[in-house]
Amino acid sequence: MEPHETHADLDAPRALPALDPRSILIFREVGRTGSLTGAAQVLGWTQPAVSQHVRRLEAVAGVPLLAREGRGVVVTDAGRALLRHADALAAALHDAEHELADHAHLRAGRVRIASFPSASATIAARAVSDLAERFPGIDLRLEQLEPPEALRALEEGACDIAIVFEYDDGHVSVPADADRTPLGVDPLQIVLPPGHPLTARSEIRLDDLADEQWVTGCISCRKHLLTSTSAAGFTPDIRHSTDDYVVVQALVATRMAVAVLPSLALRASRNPDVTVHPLADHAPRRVSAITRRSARSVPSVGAALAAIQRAAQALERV
Amino acid sequence: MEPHETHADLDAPRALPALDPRSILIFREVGRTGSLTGAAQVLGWTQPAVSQHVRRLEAVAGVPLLAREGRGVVVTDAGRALLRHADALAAALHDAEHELADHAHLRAGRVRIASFPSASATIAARAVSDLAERFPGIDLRLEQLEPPEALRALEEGACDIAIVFEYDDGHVSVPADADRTPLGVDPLQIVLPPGHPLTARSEIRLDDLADEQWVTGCISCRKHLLTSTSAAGFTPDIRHSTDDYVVVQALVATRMAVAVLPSLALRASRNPDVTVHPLADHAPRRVSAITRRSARSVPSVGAALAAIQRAAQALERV
DNA sequence: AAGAAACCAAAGCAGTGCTAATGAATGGGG
DNA sequence: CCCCATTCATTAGCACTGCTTTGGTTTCTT
Repeated sequence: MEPHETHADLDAPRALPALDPRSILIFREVGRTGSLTGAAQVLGWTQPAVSQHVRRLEAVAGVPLLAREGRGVVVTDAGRALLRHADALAAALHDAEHELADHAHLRAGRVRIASFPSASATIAARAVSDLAERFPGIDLRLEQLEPPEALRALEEGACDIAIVFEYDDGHVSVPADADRTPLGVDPLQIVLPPGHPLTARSEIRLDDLADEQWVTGCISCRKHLLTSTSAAGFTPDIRHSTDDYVVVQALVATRMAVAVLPSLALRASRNPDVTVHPLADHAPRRVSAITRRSARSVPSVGAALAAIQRAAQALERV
Repeated sequence: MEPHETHADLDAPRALPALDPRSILIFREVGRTGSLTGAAQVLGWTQPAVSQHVRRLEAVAGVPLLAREGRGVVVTDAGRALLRHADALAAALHDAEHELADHAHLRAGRVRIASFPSASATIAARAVSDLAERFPGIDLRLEQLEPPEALRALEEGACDIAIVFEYDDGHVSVPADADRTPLGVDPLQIVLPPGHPLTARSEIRLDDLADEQWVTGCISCRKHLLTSTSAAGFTPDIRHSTDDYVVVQALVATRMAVAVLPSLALRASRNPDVTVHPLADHAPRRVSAITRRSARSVPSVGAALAAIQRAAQALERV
């Protein structure tokens, strides 16, 4: 039952090579120093230890690698052949060590961040530029996705960190093996056209806007607005809808509507022709970064998460 | 005392790589099969054994190589980087094993034979062609050297097998760590011109030729002739001297001299115009192959030695 | 001739590295 | 929808690898 050579037979018992790679590396030092004793000194071992390694190699290979010449040894033809491959082996090992060290010390790695729009323009943008400056070797990728899509990407392994928001009412379904890192709260603001009567008020409540025409933002913001206004006892007259917070502000600035926008969106871009007022009696949305639990120990992902936290804190302080 | 970087500092303690090559090869199987259990099956081990290897690698590298994803594992970026180097490592190891196997199974190797002229044309020529046919991969090199030079070459490591002769009187100085393989005896023959009065005799003794003119062969043959004739009670009238046995026979054929030649020389080339007669009362020279003791276990050298023995026996039988 | 240097041989022992057994978490199937 | 099969982690235990120690042989040097 000879399996086809074409598809690698995974179930075939594939023993490790008979030649112990460690012994080969030890023999390499013998070749370099020209003696067993020399190799032993270089390796910090005793001479018999090295001798045994070479003996084992020779037993497996079935060829003498060293010719014992009275005092001292000389490498045989077969030994020289082995030494050539030993160099390739040592090089591969050396390269592997360095590449892994690069990952460990943040000189290499990849972090894929998925973030909703207003966080992309604020938290993520800051974090990414911070990281790029500190660790130029890391391959940073930012993708703009609304929370549900970001979490799906996380689940599928298409991204490493998902920056999401959630209102108190609608919970985001976080994957089972994921960790949540709170990044802070994002209060909602009422956005009014310049000269709107309510701009003089010190405090504005939602039901003060029951008779206005509205423009709403993204789907979940719209859903949240409907929930909130329903609780406040009215149904908003939604005339316009867009997930682009620049467009929302433009519509308000031209007196076509009023709107509710998260602070982050206003941080990202603020139309000078609108006025902004805190929305009293209204729970803010919570912003957090979601990672797979196993990804947190990846140095580059950990560093990115820390940078995101720093960026969020810096934004909250202002 | 910081040694220059130009010549590798041999005395610096150069520890083995922290990454165990064996573990890397095991991790390679994890990458191939996609699971620890799969790799364990392939390796004929239990799953915890593989798990421990990966854990040790991760501890040394400081980076997770596998992301534990519920049931099963996924290779991380760093793990993929390691897998690339693991392939190079496995390739080097594979190549090394094959090249050593080639040496062990006589598909590769090198044998340098030094031989005196008449043996080169007979024993060595047969042995070399025999070996070349049986083991085409072996690199065979034949050099023509008189016994002292051949032994010096052996001592200097410039050849692997020295085919030499020696007379009973003059002993060849064999190196201390060398083995002698007797190849047989090479009787001396008297070479006479056609029609020479002694050709009718059934037995010819050396002193029958006391009044002849002589041509002698190589230096040690000449020395041996002088010793022998001195014992026989005369000094030969040496008119010509050459180490070329073809020339010796040509001089005899043209009736310029008589000569004594070893049988091997006559085997190598026989001038039809001379007659050959056994030299009674005269010890033959002994032919043997000398090798360094350590070289005998080298497969290619061993095979060459055996081929030389076979060739010598075949020549003796005729 | 004697000492130094290098390797080999054998014995002893500690630590590596495997197995066995068990537990936990996940995902698929009836 | 629950249960079972699958996969990995963890721990304990143990055999054997692999290094050291000691002593001996050979060879080269002074």
